Amino acid sequence: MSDTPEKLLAVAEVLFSERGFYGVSIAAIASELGITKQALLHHFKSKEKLYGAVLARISSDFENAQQQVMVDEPEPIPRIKAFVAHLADPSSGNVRRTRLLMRELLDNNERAKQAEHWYLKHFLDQFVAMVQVVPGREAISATDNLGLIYQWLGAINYFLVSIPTLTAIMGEESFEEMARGQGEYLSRLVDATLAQAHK
Amino acid sequence: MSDTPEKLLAVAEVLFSERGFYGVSIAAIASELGITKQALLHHFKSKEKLYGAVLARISSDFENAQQQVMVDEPEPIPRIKAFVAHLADPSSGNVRRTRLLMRELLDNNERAKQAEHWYLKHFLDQFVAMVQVVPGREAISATDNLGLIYQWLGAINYFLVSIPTLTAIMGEESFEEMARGQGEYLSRLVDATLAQAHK
DNA sequence: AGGCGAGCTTACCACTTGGTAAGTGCTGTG
DNA sequence: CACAGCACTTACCAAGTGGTAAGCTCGCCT
Repeated sequence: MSDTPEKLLAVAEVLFSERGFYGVSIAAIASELGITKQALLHHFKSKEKLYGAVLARISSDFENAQQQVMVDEPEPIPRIKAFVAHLADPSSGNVRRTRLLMRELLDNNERAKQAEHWYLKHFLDQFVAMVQVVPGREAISATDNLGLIYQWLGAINYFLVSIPTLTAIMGEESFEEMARGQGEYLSRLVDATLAQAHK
Repeated sequence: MSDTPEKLLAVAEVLFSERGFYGVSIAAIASELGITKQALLHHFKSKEKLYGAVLARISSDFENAQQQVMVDEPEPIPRIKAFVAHLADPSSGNVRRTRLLMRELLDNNERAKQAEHWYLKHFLDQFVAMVQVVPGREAISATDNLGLIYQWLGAINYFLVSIPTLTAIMGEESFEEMARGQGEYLSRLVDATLAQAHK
């Protein structure tokens, strides 16, 4: 036996993403892993802590991707577009994590009410900084830039979590057509919203 | 006692919206209403049916609002803007329902897998029709127009469900500033994305 | 050799879950 | 008056929940 902690977190991530925190029991996760519930509780002392570890892994991956794009793309606008494209990539892993984070967004004012410093704050701050170096936007307030970013994140994330539903109601082929257009649309969305500020 | 079914559904809507389907027990709903769990089960034969009734109420309200705007605003673009503004209205009721629907979006490929005809299909079809009568968009495929609508819905809904989190991390005043900008942003977003098609 | 902690297991716990069964009182209506 | 049906109650259930306690086995270090 003796799975690596990585393996445990990966499986937990899948299940939490599909059914949510309350929808998954630690027994279900353990069974999926082929271990007993108590073996799992041995590694992560409680369900909350396990869930927290999953969140931490995701947020650190996000920040790594962010640092990567800072290095790879020195130009502000292409950098933003590359990062947006990365976030919008409908690979299964990305979809899964987006689902999980959106669930967290819905639950957290309930469960983590006492709000330990928020795990995605740094991600957002970095994102705002990326926008603020665009020529013509230096003078715009962080708040306004955050508003812009929320439009992008909304468009991206909402689409990603809607994929199963859209496939179901539109059919496979029709959905593929729509998905192909989405990348192009997003690029134009970034252009259009950034351009507004110049005026 | 003898609460009206309306009252029961209203309370259930609040709780389902805050904690999700799996996060709320029928006992919790009943207790909130001051009745026993079995009294609640007497009216709605199961938890699933109660939840279904809540969804049905919401979707019918949505369609009513849609019909209303069709009558009130004969011009295509102002009509779309009015409807978008209606959807984005951050009144508590609207926020609550958006939360619930977003939870449903995340859960439904799990729970309602056999997919009885989807309860928001009609809403989306109507919305596509609203866009398709815009001058210059008649020739655009329904699929492409749906892609556009998803960008709007994403921007709107993601912002609405993020309100508690944003308030927590930014503080009340800063958030208010951001929220004020959001209406204007959305109007511009509609303009910008619609305009792209003209080219 | 002895001890120690990591990684597990079995047993058990109190509590909550959605749901059934059976009955009680009230309010019509024939 | 009888009786049907509605709204509701008490009593109960099997299954599942997160979590504790205690023990067992193994490799490692002194």
